[in-house]
Amino acid sequence: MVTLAEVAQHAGVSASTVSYVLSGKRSISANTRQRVERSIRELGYHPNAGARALASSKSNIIALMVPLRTDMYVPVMMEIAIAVATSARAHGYDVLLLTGEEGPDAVRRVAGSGLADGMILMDVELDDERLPLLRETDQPSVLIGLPADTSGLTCVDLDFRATGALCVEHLAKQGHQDIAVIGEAPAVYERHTGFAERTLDGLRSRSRELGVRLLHRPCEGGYDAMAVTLARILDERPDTSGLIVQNESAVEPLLALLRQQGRAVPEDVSVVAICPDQVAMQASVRLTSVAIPAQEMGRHAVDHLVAKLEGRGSDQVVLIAPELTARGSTGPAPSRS
Amino acid sequence: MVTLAEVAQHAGVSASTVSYVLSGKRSISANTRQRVERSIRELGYHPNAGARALASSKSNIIALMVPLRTDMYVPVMMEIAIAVATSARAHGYDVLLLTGEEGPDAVRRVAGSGLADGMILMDVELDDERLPLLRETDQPSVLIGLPADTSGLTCVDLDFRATGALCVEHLAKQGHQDIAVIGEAPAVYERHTGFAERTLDGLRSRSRELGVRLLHRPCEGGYDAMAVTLARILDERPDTSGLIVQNESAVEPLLALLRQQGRAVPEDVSVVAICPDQVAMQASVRLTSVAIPAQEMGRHAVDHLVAKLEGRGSDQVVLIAPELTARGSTGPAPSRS
DNA sequence: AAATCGCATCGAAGCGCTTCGACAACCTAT
DNA sequence: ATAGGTTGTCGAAGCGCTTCGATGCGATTT
Repeated sequence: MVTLAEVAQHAGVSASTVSYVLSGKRSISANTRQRVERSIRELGYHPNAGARALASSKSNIIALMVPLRTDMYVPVMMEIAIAVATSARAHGYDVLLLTGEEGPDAVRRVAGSGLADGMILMDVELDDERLPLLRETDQPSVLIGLPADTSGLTCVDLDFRATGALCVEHLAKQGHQDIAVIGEAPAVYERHTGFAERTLDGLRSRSRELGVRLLHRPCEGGYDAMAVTLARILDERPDTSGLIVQNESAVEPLLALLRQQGRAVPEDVSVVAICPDQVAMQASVRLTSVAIPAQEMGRHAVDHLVAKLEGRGSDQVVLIAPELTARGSTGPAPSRS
Repeated sequence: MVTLAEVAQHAGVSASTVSYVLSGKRSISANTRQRVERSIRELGYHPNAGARALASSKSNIIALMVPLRTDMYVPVMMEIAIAVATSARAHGYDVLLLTGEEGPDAVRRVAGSGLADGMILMDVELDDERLPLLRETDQPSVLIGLPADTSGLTCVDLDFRATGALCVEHLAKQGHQDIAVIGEAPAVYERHTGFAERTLDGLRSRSRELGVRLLHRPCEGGYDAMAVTLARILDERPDTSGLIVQNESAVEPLLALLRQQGRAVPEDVSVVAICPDQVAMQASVRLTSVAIPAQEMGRHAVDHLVAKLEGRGSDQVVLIAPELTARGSTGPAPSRS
């Protein structure tokens, strides 16, 4: 393994000079710089990460904590994770993958050992047990998701409240008066996951404002659960003409059921989904949808974390504005018979 | 930040003693050990990762290289990644997440900088460009997936050849004579991804042995592509009574189409899927399937890598035996009219 | 011509840990 | 009682890098 000292010797300069060439923290004559760079190339030198971390007390690593349970929103998580890894590299950072398994201990371990310079937490719950630790260790961090108390924290998330409002608006504008929301699994609401509640909030308040009737029903994924849920909705509100789905694994079952019951989309029923674009486009009907901007969230999280690490940037809540893409699944409400 | 020296002072011993308590590499009297452990707890000491890495030239980090493109098999990748992270922790290792983006350079960088002690590569192609580097840097590594030349490499994968054979057997045993395979997107075959070809190989040779007719058609995911593919299959082989699907995003569209065309599963058509159990169980019909044992693959990969890192373990190819779980989607072939 | 400045470079002191050799203190066996 | 072995602990030497202060040296100012 090639060391700094060997590069220095090869280039006929001192070790510190090589270091300064690498970091650019002091000016180096063009001549010397080139000689050093040439030696680095010829010897195939790579700075030793451990030594660097020790001497500079910076690891150039960002920890990413993903939820352990893989039952929810998996492709989105993956997309965020990859976006984080990619943007981190662009800033010269590597990403350490932590699972939720260790829980709060992971925060302590990473902060205490200097393994990472900062961390990004995904799937933050309203009252997350990792937050107190985060605050007291003053470990630079960014949350993806919104806890109840955001004071002293930097958070990135889709503006789910606006997302809910946007969905209702879109349907109301087309004359739909009875709208049903097919939501996440009941467990998601019981866990008080922020995004689900905020979406609901946006849905409700906007429909109140627009004078539209709104029915919300949680739904487990899968065909059977969807069948039950849909039946109940149509039983309770037979005039329902607009459906809003916020549950990836309910989308395809829903479409299959509607097809089976002879309800045409969008002629009889309009459907708006809150899901990744890929799901909306690959469904059996091109779905009008509000995308979950996974990439953007990952990128924002990294940008803000890096800003903090460099001393710029401050605590703030970044809500990404939702965008609704109209595809084939929504149209004017059918005239009441 | 608490250091070893501070712990030593607090416990009234030398730094090296504390180090030996931590590593267990020399015997320490019970008395001393307890005093040191108490000091560690009281001061909240965490060893500094960088210093440790520098002194021991081991980082206790495993690099995991996931494919950049997220278009394929995403939940499986995620599950593997999480299994890797979890089992790595159980062995005292952390996981560094690398995306395929950097390509072979990532191998060089990680190996050269001592950032990680070893690496796990996912989504290995038959003739992967990272392999030559891996061989020449003698970086301990484990591949998930099988390249064309496995010499000098340790690989973990599902035995896709046996998987293909198993699917055919299951259908043939129930009297199906005409079987169609709905495969991955054409691009997957063009890229010569090993698993797709090996599955096909197993499917073909076993159906030859059993005297069963087999038709293979690649298929993009989604409803429309599936519709076209299915139509072609039934046009070419109207007697097809068994379908084998190896494409997650074709599963639900296929079921929807069959339902729509009035073909009952399994009375008219039997369907076997090669997919994660979750997909098979959440589909609109409980699917007979061969699972992709993501967790097991991740765990195996880590176990073998750790064995290598500890000097045990050698180069070998580990093929995980497939298991077919019969659910509701397969039954006896309908009698020919 | 002397004093001042900025630039390019060097040497040395650590960063916090592991690990090796040394050395007391204590046990056995002779 | 003495040589030899254990066992438990310590001191010191690095691991490869960053960074601070010092230094030499031309260029600029007075």
